[in-house]
Amino acid sequence: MPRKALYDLQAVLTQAIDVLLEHGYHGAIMDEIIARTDFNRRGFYLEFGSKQQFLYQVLDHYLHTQLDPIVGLLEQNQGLVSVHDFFDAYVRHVRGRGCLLINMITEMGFDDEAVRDRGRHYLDRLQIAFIGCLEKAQRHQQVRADINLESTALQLTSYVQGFAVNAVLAGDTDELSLATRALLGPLATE
Amino acid sequence: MPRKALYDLQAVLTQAIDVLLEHGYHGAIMDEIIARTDFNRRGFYLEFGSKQQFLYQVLDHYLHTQLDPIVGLLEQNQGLVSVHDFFDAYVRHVRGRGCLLINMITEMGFDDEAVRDRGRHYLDRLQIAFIGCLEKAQRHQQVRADINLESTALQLTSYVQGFAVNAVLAGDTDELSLATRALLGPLATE
DNA sequence: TTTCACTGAGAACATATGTTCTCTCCAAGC
DNA sequence: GCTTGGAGAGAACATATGTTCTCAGTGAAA
Repeated sequence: MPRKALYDLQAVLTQAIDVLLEHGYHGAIMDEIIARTDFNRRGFYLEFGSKQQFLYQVLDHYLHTQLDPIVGLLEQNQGLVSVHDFFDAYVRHVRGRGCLLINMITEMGFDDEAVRDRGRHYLDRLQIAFIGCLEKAQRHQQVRADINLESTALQLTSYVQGFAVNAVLAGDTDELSLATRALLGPLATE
Repeated sequence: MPRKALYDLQAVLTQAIDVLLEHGYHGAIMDEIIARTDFNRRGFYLEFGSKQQFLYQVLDHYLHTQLDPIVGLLEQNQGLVSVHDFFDAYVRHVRGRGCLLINMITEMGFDDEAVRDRGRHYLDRLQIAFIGCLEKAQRHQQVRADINLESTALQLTSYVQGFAVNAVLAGDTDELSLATRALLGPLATE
């Protein structure tokens, strides 16, 4: 029997996230991807077939292991508390590195439908989760009754993307945490 | 005497914006840049020296001709009216194509200090302009007295970046206009 | 211990791509 | 009209980069 592969696919995908975050898709060259993952060229093409397919798998791995748990906080659907929890976790996550999904959307959204689809799906999910939390918060008089739920949710969704961009430029994210409070404050009941 | 150059530098830079918006920096190859601008290879390297220097000039041209006029609306400093004017113009601007500066920041912000600097400068300018408008609005009782100006301004700044990302995914931007109203509504005095 | 299917490392390859060079042609001055 | 310095188009070049191939080495099974 042959020896079995030494690399751990999950670990490789996780390591690749950093390379793609730093240099983008086209800027991340195979040599660096190979060098910075517990991987080798042969295994790479046996496993993924191409750099593009590799991207999709990294992206899905990223969504599943890193974004899902954070969005999951929002889907706890505990009203304003969930919204706060979500933003806290998200700010911590994008701190100093941004969001891989957002980066891929802005870099290749025009050319790559698969990336665009994942982006739309993610934004839809955020939007729906925000609406759920805001509904519950409104029922419990945590937020003003006169706000439009859908618009406010879309606003929060935009805000999340803005964080991802700012995080690339801002070393620390303390000010982003402050901004979160400013965002949610005016929504609250007096 | 030789004949003089036929190309119009300003026009070339403007045409290049679209190419870079569509494919990003690394994704935009010289062949397409040459083909889609009133330009030729020789003139290109005589004028810019390299693709990277070219990017900086396109970026500055973009900032000067497209973003400046929009941020200028905010710097009119007419309180909430200016904020509304700004968002209207910005939403129209990013509609279906996004923002070149934001795209460059997310694609190469980690590697390119010059891009990062331009991004920071732009965000600072937005932040200051928002603060100015909010101050004035507060003095005129257009917005609640209990909001923190800096945090709210930072929140609006983040929101702007979020627009740029959403615009890549969302074909139409009507819903973004709606969200803006929802954003500014809760800030207003009762 | 021997076998051998498969791994890992990197050489090799083909193509893509940023950059430079060549050559023809034009238009302003004589 | 002739000259000529620079423009325009694209061939040519060198390198970068995604992909494939080769081959020695390894570890489980017999």
